[in-house]
Amino acid sequence: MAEDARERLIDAAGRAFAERGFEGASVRDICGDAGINVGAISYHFGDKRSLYVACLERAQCSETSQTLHAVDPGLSPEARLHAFIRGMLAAQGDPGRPPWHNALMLREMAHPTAAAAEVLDRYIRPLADALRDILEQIAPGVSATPHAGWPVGFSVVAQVLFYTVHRPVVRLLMGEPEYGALDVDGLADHITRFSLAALGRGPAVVAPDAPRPAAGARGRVRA
Amino acid sequence: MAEDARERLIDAAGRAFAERGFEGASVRDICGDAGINVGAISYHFGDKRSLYVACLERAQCSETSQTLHAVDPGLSPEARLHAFIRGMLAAQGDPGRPPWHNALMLREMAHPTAAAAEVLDRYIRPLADALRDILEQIAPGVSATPHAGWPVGFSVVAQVLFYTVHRPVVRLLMGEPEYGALDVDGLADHITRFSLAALGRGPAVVAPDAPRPAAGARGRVRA
DNA sequence: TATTGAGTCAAGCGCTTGTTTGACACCCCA
DNA sequence: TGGGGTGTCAAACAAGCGCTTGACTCAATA
Repeated sequence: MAEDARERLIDAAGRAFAERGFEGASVRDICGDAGINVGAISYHFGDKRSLYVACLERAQCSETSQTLHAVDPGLSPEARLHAFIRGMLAAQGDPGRPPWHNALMLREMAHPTAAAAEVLDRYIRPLADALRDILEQIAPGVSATPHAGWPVGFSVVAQVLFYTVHRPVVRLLMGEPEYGALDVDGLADHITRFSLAALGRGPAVVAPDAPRPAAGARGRVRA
Repeated sequence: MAEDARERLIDAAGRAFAERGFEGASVRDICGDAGINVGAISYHFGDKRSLYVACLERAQCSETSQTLHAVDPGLSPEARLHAFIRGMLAAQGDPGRPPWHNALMLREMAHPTAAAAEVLDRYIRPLADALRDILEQIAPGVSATPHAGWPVGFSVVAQVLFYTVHRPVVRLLMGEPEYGALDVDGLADHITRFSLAALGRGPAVVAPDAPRPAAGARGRVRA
């Protein structure tokens, strides 16, 4: 029952922190949700912030491996990109893992606390390195594009993170029936196709049609 | 002095809400920052939440027009896409407007309160319509792609929003000297180029090189 | 059997929260 | 000159906050 209480505390706190933030979640709510007395937080973790750090560690522990293990080194670079994207998209919807893991990491990254730097090195950096590696294999020379190729990688992960961070907007914009038709596989396909086409290593997301009258600014877009 | 106090209250509250969220910002902090007694919130707005809504209205009022006015209808579709992207990117850095406007809207969209639906209709929807219009002109048929073409538009705005939502991660990942070299124009160029290439209406972000040995999964990426 | 330590609990600590109150200063108009 | 409305203020309110306390149960140990 001892370890069990600790686990239930982390789980309830993780859900609360991910949903309402550190300030918004009260220890009474958390303990009430876990069915445990408030004194347990002091006993097991010391204080509320230490409980928060414990949640963060729990989340990042299961998170990075989740995505990276989806990327089979034996696949082609294009297939590994697809697996990477699909892995990140699926991470939050995985029924085998609490959905707050992803949400808590995202919240920490968007509004960093003192624990952010360590989270980044242990959780984000390996993912970034893996993606940069994949992209360089798909399109050699991407690291030589401006800013060491970072913006290219950001353009890929941005598309993935958009659906987790701005999910409420997506739902409201698309409307319920259309939103409900979204699925992880379809989104992963779209993002992979969009990114490969941008890299010049795949077909465009829209079939080319009859050329329009030249507008003057093709390729050099600045107005 | 009356209107002045109200204005200072909205400005101080907007900054606080954008930075620390609704729960994280206390009325004492806000009033202290504004140099005004705490009773003023009750007097001018009724309660804290009404003050929050007032901040939201102030933000969205100046926000949508900011981006949309950057899009000159006389430009070519490609140039309008570039202007749209640059406008969104520049919105937060505009020295003529408080930087909390953008941050507050983003926070509301990522973690919606009761006011979210109205904000979306008045602020987000017009932007989404404008972008869909531009994309359809650049690549006719984009609305006919899966899910009414929404994912294509999302892939574009996702790249823009990434730099505002995950700015701390960008800084930590890239490192200080490289991060400091980022600028609005360079990012706008990159995102526009990336998106146009994905649409099949511009050159790839990486120059094509000698074809590699076929890996088997070109164009059909699912592993 | 007596003792120890882990774990849980209700109760309450001091403090901060959002909000209300009543007095005070000011300005406009009769 | 004398109200009445407007705006500001310090002070206090009840409620909720994070955290501590001391008594309690219970299994393991000697």
